[in-house]
Amino acid sequence: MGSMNEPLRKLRLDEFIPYRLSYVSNLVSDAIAETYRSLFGLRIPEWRLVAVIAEGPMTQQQLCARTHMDKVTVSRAAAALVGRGLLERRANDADRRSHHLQLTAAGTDLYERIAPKALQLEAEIFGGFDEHELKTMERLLDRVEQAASAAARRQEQGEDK
Amino acid sequence: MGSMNEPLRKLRLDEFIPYRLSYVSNLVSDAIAETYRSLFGLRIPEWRLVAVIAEGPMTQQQLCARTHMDKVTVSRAAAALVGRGLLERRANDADRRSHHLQLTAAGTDLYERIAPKALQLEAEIFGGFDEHELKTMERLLDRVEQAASAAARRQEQGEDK
DNA sequence: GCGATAAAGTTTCAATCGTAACTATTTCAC
DNA sequence: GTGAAATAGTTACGATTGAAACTTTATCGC
Repeated sequence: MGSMNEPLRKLRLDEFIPYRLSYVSNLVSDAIAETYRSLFGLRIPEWRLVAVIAEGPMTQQQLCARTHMDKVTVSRAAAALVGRGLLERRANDADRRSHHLQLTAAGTDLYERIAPKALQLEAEIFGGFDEHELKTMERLLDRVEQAASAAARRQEQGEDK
Repeated sequence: MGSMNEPLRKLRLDEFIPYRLSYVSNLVSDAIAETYRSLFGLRIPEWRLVAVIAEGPMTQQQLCARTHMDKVTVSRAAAALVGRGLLERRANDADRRSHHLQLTAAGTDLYERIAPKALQLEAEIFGGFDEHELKTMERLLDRVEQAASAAARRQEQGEDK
């Protein structure tokens, strides 16, 4: 491919998919964050932790892997939840640097009120889609994830050292 | 619809679309931000301004509308670009509170180097998709935007005052 | 075992972002 | 015209976030 006929497509911000994706994603995040905040007093990282720990006790490390959040973010969210009595730390005999985090009774209770609300919110925002469209969306997100991770990895390597 | 058979679907974070959307969108944004930063020394808001102003001179107000960015963000990005000599302010005779912003020669030059790179990056990340999938993606984003904006508006109203 | 290196989590710090307060100008009611 | 309310843009401030440094415990080579 020569450099002759490249600029076939013009660049318009509102047709640039990365921009569209970022903008729409932020709209959704803001709407959801506001709901969690006002109804349950939770921030997004906190709610994510609750959602994942509801599946079973886990160390922060495992939470990092499951939520794709930074360990600092996880640390802060966990501290906040423990402080509010929603989460408790149990000694991890296999490794005393870490603890198993699990929901308290209050935490489980909260989770059971949050989960349906979360699914309802999702339905409100994505509800107009039929099964096929949703599947396409999920597949596309998976593939974009692959491609973007690859791009990021390429950058890390090519960059400095 | 009664409250009987609601929890048909279980909540799993990695199947929760708002989470997936946020995560993937951030991956893409980070990859792109890093490229703009390392190649052109621009942050995302700055590059967005350049992209839009390339279409013609404009006030910050109009930029806010076109980019969906906060006026503070636009103000800062514009100041940075003016400081780097990529943008210049021309008096707006119709309203002396604002200025018309336009690219300098250096700014136009930069734009012409950035635009193809941006499209190339987009192609790298979304390139595996066929025409039909891309169209579906765009349509879905449009509809999600509508739904999320509506949800946000609902919250603003229902909230306090 | 013992010292070096790595890993789990926390704390510190700097960057980024948006709300609120502020300045300057404009618009509108009268 | 004149004062009140609105608007364009900037500045100040608080919240959130991740990178880097740090502490504690584990692991690995010998």
